[in-house]
Amino acid sequence: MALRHAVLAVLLDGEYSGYQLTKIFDVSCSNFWYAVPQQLYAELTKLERAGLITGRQVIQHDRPNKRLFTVTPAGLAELAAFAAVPSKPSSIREDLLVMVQAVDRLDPAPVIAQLEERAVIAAAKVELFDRMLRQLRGDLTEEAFLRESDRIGPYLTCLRGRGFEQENREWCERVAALLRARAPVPG
Amino acid sequence: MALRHAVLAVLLDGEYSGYQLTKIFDVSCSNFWYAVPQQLYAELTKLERAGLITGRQVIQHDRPNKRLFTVTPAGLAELAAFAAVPSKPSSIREDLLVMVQAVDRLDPAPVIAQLEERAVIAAAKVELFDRMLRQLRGDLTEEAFLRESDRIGPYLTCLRGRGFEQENREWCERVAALLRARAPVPG
DNA sequence: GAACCATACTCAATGATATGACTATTCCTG
DNA sequence: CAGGAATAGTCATATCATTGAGTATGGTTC
Repeated sequence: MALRHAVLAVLLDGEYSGYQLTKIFDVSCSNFWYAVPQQLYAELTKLERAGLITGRQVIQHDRPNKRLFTVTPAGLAELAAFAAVPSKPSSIREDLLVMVQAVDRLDPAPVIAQLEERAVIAAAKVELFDRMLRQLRGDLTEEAFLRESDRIGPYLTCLRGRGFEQENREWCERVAALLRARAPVPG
Repeated sequence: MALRHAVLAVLLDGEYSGYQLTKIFDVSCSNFWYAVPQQLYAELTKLERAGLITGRQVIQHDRPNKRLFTVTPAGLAELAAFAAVPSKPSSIREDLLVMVQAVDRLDPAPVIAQLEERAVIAAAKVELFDRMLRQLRGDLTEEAFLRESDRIGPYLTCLRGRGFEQENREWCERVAALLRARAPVPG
């Protein structure tokens, strides 16, 4: 029941179409939730039927028409209710960690390769988050922005995403180097 | 298809019953996967039918009988195949982050309360992981253990779990303090 | 000796998520 | 003008995960 609230939280920033949402859930929102387009469109339909968002048709001549959605007061109330009930912590759920858990009994080469590749991906995400953070705070310092802005939620979740990826990167690099040192692999 | 591999990876450490697995997935394994008992029992049944593990009945007189499972050569091959195909990175999926994303438009009090509670939980997990790490490496230093031991997989995943929770804790504390400073809440 | 907890495991139902294939339109490139 | 990318969205299905309730045994505690 939480994709619903993730969609509502993102729609607080303004009107978006389903297609735009898929883009947001691919990048900026990916620091706290991910969903494929089909899920998002389905969720938007449900949310509208429940009266938590409203859509309005926008006729476009240069490309297919679209529908833009906004959160209704009922939707905001739903979010408030969601925020009021204690949430359960979620843990990491990562295939790569399963492989590392078993690495002593397997050929380490493919695991090392994946760790190194993942470190690069994580580093790229850190940079992406850094760019997003800079853009969000404009020319204010982080401290000033967090004190004065009236829209810090996205910045804060972005900070968490950055921290996660940074930690991820460091761990991947360390483990890859370590496994490489233990069992030197050609190539 | 990854719970299957998580179970196989844990069973590499020795014979376990379904019940014991539920305990392991509650604590030590929770740094990279989580599952409820029903999932685990169902998965064990499937794995046995697929010939990837074998079970043997153990008659007990002081408590209900149990079945202990071990990974077969086919199971090890399945794990090797799993480790050979590139895995997709998974992102955070956390209700609490959804709330923070929306916090500018909500009453911050319950969100702050949850952040502070979560920081305490994360700190407790860090300590738990520290104890597990100490136990795994015995009286060796971390460096020596990682160089010499022939079973470092669980240690490495535990390190990742620790890093995640530490990062989580720092973020929760920082965000809670920040939100408190912005909108002083009584109580 | 009644209540409760730990061990050991199962069934059923629902909800969430992932995968793949599909329909349209328009713009840009070669 | 053919092909591909970007926009905008839909349908169907299969698997995964979560929730809740149950069964059964034996040990411990009040």
